[in-house]
Formats: sequence, C-alpha cells, structure tokens
Amino acid sequence: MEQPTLSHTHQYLLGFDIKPSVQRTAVMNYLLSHMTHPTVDDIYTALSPTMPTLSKTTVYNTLNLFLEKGAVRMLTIDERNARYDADISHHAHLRCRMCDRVYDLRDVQPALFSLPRVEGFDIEAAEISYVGICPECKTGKKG
Amino acid sequence: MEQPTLSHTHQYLLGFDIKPSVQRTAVMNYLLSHMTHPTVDDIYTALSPTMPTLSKTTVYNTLNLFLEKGAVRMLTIDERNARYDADISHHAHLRCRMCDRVYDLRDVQPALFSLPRVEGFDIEAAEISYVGICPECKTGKKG
DNA sequence: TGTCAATTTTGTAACGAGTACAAAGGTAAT
DNA sequence: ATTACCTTTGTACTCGTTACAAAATTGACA
Repeated sequence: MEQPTLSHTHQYLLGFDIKPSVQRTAVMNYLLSHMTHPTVDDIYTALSPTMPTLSKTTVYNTLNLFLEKGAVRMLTIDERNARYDADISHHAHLRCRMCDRVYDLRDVQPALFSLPRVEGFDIEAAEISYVGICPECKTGKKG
Repeated sequence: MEQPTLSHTHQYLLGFDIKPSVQRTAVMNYLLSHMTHPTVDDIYTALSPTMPTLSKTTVYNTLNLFLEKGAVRMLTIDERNARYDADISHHAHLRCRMCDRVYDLRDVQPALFSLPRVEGFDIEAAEISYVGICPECKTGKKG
C-alpha cells in the first residue's frame, strides 16, 4: 500500500474500531505509506514539521491503542527501540546486525506460520525473524 | 543440563575461549542450571546472597562477553528486558503474553531453522517464537 | 449556539534498563 | 616484590517509555 489518502486512512481506522482523530489518522497514514518498521522517534520526527503541536506522548498513546485493537504489530527484533508495522499479514523479518535496519521477507513458506499445538497452551501468533548482514553493510559502508 | 559443577562450568567457559573468573563461572553456572531465560536482574538477585560484592555491571559485562563469544543467546522476545539462554541449540520460544514467562519449544520441525537465501544478504540465524497464553494464566491466576 | 460531560492530547516528571567511565582490586610473569 | 594487564565495582549518565494531571477538543443535547 502506498500513499493512502487521509480519508482512506480514516475509514481504515474505523474498520479496527478506532476513533479517527487527526493525530491517529496521521500516525496510521504514516505507517501505511512507510512500511519501513519505523520507531516512535521516526514517526514523531516525520510528522512534527506539519503538525507542530504533536507530542511524543501522543505517538506512544496512539501506537499502544493500535496495538490493542490489532491494527499494527510491534516488532521486538531490535533490542534498543520498539518498531511498528502496519502490515499485519504473515511475513518474516530480517534484521541487519550492523546497521539495525529491518527488512521484510514476504516470500517465506506459509507453513512457517502454522502454529504448533502444545498441551495446555493457547498459541496465538508466530514471529519469524532472521539476523544477518544486509547488502549495503556487506560492501563496506557501515551503518 | 542440570546442576553442573563449578569445575565443569570452568572447562565449559574455556571451550568458548572465555577466561573463567569467579564471577563469570558463577553467572554461566547459573545459566546452565536455570534454563528459564533469566533477565540480568534474575541472575543478579540469585547470585547476590552468596556473592555479596557482585555488581550488576559485572553481570552486564559478563553476559555481553558471553554473547560475543557465542556462549549464550540473547532473546528479544520480551520487550521490557533482555533475556539470556545458555542453550544455543536450535529451539523455538513461547512467551505468555499475560505473565511474560518464556518457555522452550524443543520439538519444532528442524526445517523451521533452515535459512532462506536472499540475494545480497548473508543470513546467519533464525529466531522462531510464538506468543500465547500459558496453562497457569489460562486457569485464572494471573501473572 | 451555549453548556456540560467525556474523551483526547499535551508537557513534565519520573522510572528503569543498560552503558560509560574511572578507580580499585586481582592475577600472572619476571 | 614489582610491574603490567585484566577484571570488577560503583556512580553517574543516557535514553526509551510510562504516569499523571492540566489543557484542549469533541459530541450530545437543550
């Protein structure tokens, strides 16, 4: 999904039972048009110029609401910052251990996401991720 | 592995090219006999009584050294704290989203750990984890 | 349109995991 | 015993995140 209109995003939020305030719509719109697993700071820094009164707390509040409603996934693959992904479909992630960028891996076998049965547990979701070195860091320029 | 002797742990560290100081041996011994994915605080709290001069910084230093040498795995499955696992063999993890406990899942298909080939990337390791509710939280007593 | 209640946003202060750093302590070789 | 090197320790600090209460906004209804 690239460059959704604000009214599209508005409808999208309603679909998750989220009341679409201006701030919430802006955050979700950013997530939908930047599927780069941004951190809270990425989002705040990007929206701040066109929304000068935006508070970082609001970004946190908003993302936590989105999480509760199942509208975004939180990635814990980066131990420093939480990252957010508006793509809640099945896909794996690949983190470069040099620059910490997180890439999508869409063409993994769907079987990877099948949930194992374990006596007594209710298993709800699978998280598949890989660690390695990305092309840019491989060719020398760090970071 | 349960209750390794300190001299066994001493040898074990040498196998990873780690100089076995008293503190390092104690931390690794704890990890080997408590495969419960402890946090830094878990380890510090457990060792502190019998090692009163132990500093929490030493626990951090030690675990970072173990990581560099490949003697432990760091789990980022819990967004609050880093967790450490002395079992570096292939196995998946299962986190209860109510109590945050992390369980091992040993009988997963080995195929899950096969590394995908992606043009330009050097993929080095797979991390497989599942989120759900554990038996204890299911039966009512939270957390 | 004005009023009131409920929700949302905002800024500040606080919390807590993890790190930097330098002093102190321990180890090993000569 | 002296010296050099490595390890441990405690304090101070950084920074991501949350708590909290005041301010702003929204929506309902008269």
